[in-house]
Amino acid sequence: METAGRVTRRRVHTRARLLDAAFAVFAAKGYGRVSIEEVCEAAGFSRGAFYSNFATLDELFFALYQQRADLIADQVADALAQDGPGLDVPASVDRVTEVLLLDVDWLLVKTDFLVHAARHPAVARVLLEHRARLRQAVADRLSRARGHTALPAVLGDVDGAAHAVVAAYDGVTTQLLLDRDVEAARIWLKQLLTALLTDGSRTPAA
Amino acid sequence: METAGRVTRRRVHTRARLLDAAFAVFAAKGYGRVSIEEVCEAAGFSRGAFYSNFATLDELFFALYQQRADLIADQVADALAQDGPGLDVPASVDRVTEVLLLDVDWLLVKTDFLVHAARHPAVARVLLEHRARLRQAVADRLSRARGHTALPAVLGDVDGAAHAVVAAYDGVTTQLLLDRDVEAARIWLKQLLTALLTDGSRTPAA
DNA sequence: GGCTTTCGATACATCGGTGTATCCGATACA
DNA sequence: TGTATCGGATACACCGATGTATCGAAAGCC
Repeated sequence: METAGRVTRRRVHTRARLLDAAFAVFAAKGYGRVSIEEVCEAAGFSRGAFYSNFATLDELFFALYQQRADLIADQVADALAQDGPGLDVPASVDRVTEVLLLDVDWLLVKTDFLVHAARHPAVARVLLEHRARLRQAVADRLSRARGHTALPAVLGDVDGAAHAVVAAYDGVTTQLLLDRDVEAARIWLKQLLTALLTDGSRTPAA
Repeated sequence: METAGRVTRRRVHTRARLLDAAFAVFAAKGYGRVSIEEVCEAAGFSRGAFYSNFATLDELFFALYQQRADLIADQVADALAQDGPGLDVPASVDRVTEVLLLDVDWLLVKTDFLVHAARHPAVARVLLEHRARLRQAVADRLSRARGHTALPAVLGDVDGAAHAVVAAYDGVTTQLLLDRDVEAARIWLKQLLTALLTDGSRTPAA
């Protein structure tokens, strides 16, 4: 049962509000330009509330990332699992693309977190695991599709293809952060993914 | 002639040293966790020197990025121009890959700059232009290779292919920032690029 | 409903960074 | 070499943020 303290309801609430406020503020100003006080103010709390729930801003940031990342991961898993065993990949691509490139604010925070992780090995490990899980989900989906749709190609095995999918996503994200054109990013990501996952010989529409 | 003040030599020196120090400090701690004072200390100067050369830390960061980015851009252009008109793309890929994934510190600073630009439209525009220039160089190189090597494929025109190349680079960079494995990244980038630029039907070695 | 525990607010001491104003030494030019 | 100008150092006043210690009030438990 852990150290199941006595009170909970209030605490849970304020923690949640702090996380939400942090998301907004981080998205707007960028982690690293945000003070504890700003987060508290945005959440409508005093700094006392913060220190009661978190030891440091890093800790809050980490919690925030985990919360949101898990949420997205679930959505992606849903999108991948949605159609039956081994139906068309393009449909999956579409659905996943919708989920992944939905919220620019999240991309901003996520990139902040990447930059943060890049300088903190312990954090990096966690992020790498998240990514590995996602990649695995993609790989599973791809292997289910084998034989039904055109196989990948030059990337080696299914795992390599999954790696490529993630890389494409990251690449498109980078551009999106700069031009803020979500629709263009979606189209472009779909195009990239089909290019990667489809045999070059059977070039589609265009 | 501009407002060609009177003194220059000393000034140029200190400016350069400030930029170098800033690079080191930014790479180590991340822009946003760095104070003006830290940069000055690392450069062996007082804050007076800083304010004499730059108005704000943003300004220095911008100058730093431009300096290094231009340098890299030149190197890439060289690598692309190196072999005669329209020889093998794989060789170019190799050379460019070596140049682009050389220095993790630079990738760290560059990503910091990306994150910074993502929240400052004016800066974003400049970064987008840099990227457009690079992309154009790639496109030129690709169009020179047309007919000699296997054409791209499903990506549309040469310009689309260039876009894909940049996206692949960005994607690989993201992973590299987390695992710090430069060699793996190089290999992986080459693989991705050949997958993108080579007709799927003529799968190479593997 | 009283009692206890916990949560969050308030107040305080402190620190580090900022920006500016001023001064002195260095440097270019005659 | 003298001198006017420039570049960087020093000193100062000023926040803004941090973390802690203390207090009052809300929430759970009986």
